Formats: sequence, structure tokens, C-alpha cells
Amino acid sequence: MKIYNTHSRSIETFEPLQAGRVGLYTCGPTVYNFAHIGNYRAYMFEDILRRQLKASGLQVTQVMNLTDVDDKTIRGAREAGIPLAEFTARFKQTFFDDLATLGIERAEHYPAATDHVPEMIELVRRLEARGYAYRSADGSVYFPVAKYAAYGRLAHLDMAGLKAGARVAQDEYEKDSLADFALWKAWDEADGDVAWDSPWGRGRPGWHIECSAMSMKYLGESFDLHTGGIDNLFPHHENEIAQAEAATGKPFVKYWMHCAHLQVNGQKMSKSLGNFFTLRDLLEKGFRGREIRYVLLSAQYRQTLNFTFEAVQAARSSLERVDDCVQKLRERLPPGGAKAGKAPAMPAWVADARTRFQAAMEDDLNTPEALAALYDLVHETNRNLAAGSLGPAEADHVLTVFESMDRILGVIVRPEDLPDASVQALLDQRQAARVAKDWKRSDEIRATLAGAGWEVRDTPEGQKVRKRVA
RNA sequence: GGCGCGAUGGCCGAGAGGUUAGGCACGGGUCUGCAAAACCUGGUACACCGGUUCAAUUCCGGUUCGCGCCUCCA
Repeated sequence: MKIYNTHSRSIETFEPLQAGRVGLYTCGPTVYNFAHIGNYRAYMFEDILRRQLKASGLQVTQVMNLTDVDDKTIRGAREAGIPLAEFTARFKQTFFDDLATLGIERAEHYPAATDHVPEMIELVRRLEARGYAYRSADGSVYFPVAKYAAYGRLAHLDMAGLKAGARVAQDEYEKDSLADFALWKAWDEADGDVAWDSPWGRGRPGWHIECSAMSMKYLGESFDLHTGGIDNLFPHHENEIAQAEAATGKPFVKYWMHCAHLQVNGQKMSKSLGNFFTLRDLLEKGFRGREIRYVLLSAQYRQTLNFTFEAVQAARSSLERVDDCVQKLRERLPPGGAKAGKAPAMPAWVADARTRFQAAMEDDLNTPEALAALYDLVHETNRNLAAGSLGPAEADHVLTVFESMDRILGVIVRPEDLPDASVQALLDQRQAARVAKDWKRSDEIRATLAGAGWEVRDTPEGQKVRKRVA
């Protein structure tokens, strides 16, 4: 499998550190609000990556942190007038609900920062012991960037040439250098009762330290893959590397992957533009999780994705087409659900689609190209169905390939919606009306069923129904 | 100011130095009581200006526009 490694800025062949297994660290949410669809683009990309790695036969250990203590969570809890843990618990839950809505697989570990403060303190101690930490006047502890020669290598930033940005920290004078970042923050009045004891007094961990500490705890001091949104590239990931490698003296991460941002109608999402959507906003507009999932995987992860409502509508239509194809294939299988014997070999057009799909996914997760392969299969299946040249064995082969594609895409195969007894009774009445050529009655019943969410179609083999999205 | 990404037909979005991406939407046709689906078929995209080349939308240079990062934003 080929992946683009941000560190080298080039496509590389993925080779795990240990044969057969992958350690994957994925930067997770700060649980202080509802995540928006831009956030979910990153988690979707990571889900696709994870599924592709598994499909390649690798055993994946994925870790995703939950940042439940930082400026924003503390402020949110204060404003809500509730304890920090209570405040963040709510958003942790909605985050997991959203993951389920999008069909994102669960990671093996979701460590919360507040559960790992001892590990972070230990890491800061190691840094201190090696001379990579210093205390400021107020008791905070900083990382001296100037001491770490490789700083800026991931982001390709020349630290010497950096111009002081507009965002100059208020406590700048307490740091030796503007570029230094906090490992431990001394307690401040705004922190209220959010504080832990440490060798440097009461306070809380800096933001970056959690990812270094927790990734190494669950994946070891060197591991394979670390991912996140492109905006995490600097400073967050740069700082993670500095902390980890300065403390251990070992290479931290072998491959870094970053996904591009999502735009809305060609503009970045922002509250002032009114194009800031959470997953919940879209569900309220009547869109479904798998339709949004489809949109999020319809562009290659390193390209900026333009989200439009037209695109979600297109996703719905596209998926209905695939659903119909799958349903027709299922009807071709022998009754009783037993799969047909596979004596006849897989037809070339089925194997070709599968090969094209796999090649696309192995090429740095080229999901649009993979979808094109999927539609090749849909189209050829429909052609063969129309020509009457698709028997149970072929149907079985196609379904098997759809299932293998869907282990990665997660949008194709759904449980069948079968009509219940009352729907079946109406269908029987309509059939009788049709035999009698009572078209008026027939159309009335069709309208009634449509009102109940069932679309009826007349085919040479008789009536067919499918559950239709409103 | 520094670093980086991008501009493809109505919309989304791949791609490669010369050969149909794909999906959605739209037009025509087949089928059909009607409707739907499916199939067949149609539109002649590659921001602009130069350059390299037999050939560039694809490579190089420049221009314009959009987006991102430059110290806690996926």
C-alpha cells in the first residue's frame, strides 16, 4: 500500500515496524461542543485508513484521544456552571453517537486526558531530566525549542526565519523564546478547581503533552502511523515529536498522514457565514448518516472537499441506485438465503472491478477512483441483468465483491427492508386490481403505499417494493 | 513577509504527455396501462498568458483568483 507521508512529502510504500500489525494514533476531539462535519471528515478519513489496513491483513491498534481538559473545556464548564467532568461527559457521548451515525468503526482505545495526568507528569519529568524543560516565574514548565535541533522538520518551518505572528501569548515574557510551548501550566484563577498536584506545583498539563504521553503508553515509544487534520501539522504534531523524541531518544512516528479541510459552498466553514454545520444540523434537514458518509469519502482525503447540499442529494440518488442493484442481486440468489454454489468462476468483469477497486485504495486511499470501480460493477451488473445473462452464481460473485468493497466504504450493503403483512396485503389488492385492469384502483393503492414510505414498481416479474427515503 | 495546497463540463470529483474517469442533474430513445427502475444515447470540461514538444488540460515559467499554516483550529 502506498501512502503520502507528510514527513517526507512524498508517496511511500507502507511497511509496518512489526510485521502484521499497525499502531495508529489519530488525534481526536476536544469535547467542548458538537463536532462539525469538517471535524468528521478527519475521523472519516481515519476510518477509511483503518479499514483499508485491516483489509490488507494487518492487525490494527488504533488510539484516539479525547481532550477533556484545556482552555475551551474549562471555559465551557464554567459557563455551564457544572463540573468539568460532567460537562465533557455530555460531549463525549454525543461524539460517540455521531461516530455511530456515520458508521465509523470504534478504535481500540479512547484515552481521556484527565485519566492520564500521571503519565504526562512522568513524561515531563523525563524531559526535565534530559534538560528539555525549564520553569518560568509563575511555575509553568516549558519546552525549549531551541535545544531540539530537529524542531520544524515535519512542518518544514525554518524557526530562525519565523516572524512573530499576531497571536503573541500574553505570558510571552515568561518564556525564554516565543516558540517555546507549555508542558505544564501553573494553576490560574480561571482554572477554578481544575488542577492536579505535580512536582512543579498545582496546575494542569499543556495540550500537546497528552498526545505524546498517551500514544506512547498504548502504542510504544515508536509506532507506525499518526494522523490528523492538516491544521494539526503545526504546531501540535511538531510539538508531539519534539516532546517524544527528546524524552526517549528514539524515532517517534514512521508515517504522518494529514487530511485536507472541508469547505462549504467554496468557502471555509465559519459561524459568521452561517455555513457551519454539525452532523446534527444535517440530520435535522433530513439527510442520513450514510449519505453524509458518502459525501465525505467522495473526494480523496488530501484534497479540499467542497460540501454542498446538492452533493448530499447526489449521494442519496447514487446510493439508491446501488441499493437497487444489490436488491436485484439478492433476488437472483436461490430461495432460502443459501448461497449458490461457486462452481462457475468469477466473471472477468467482476474480477476487473474488484482489482480496480483494490488498486485505487492501495494508491493512497483514492476513494473517488474506488467508487468509479464500484459503479463499473453496478453498471455491468445491470447490463447483464437486463440481458438475462446473470444467474445465481454470478449474482453470488457480485454480492461477494460488493461486500468486500463495503468492508472499506461502509455505505453499500444494508439489511433488506422487507414489507410487513399490512403492506403485503395492499400489494395483493393492487395485484388483483391490475389483473382486472382497474388502473384507477391500482394507482390509488400505489399512492397509499408511497405515503407509507414504500415505492412500488411494476416489472416483468411483477410488483417490486422498496423502502424509499422521504 | 515566510511556507504550502488548489482552479476540470449545471453540481460533486478522478486522471494521465496523444486513448470514455465515475456519480448526480439535464435532453433524446427502448421498455411500459401510467409511473419508476434499468438499458441505449447526447452535451464536445480542463482559470489566464507564455514556453518545451510532432502532440499539454497533463511538464516548465509567469499572472489572476480561492484556501490553509506561521505557537494550543479536523
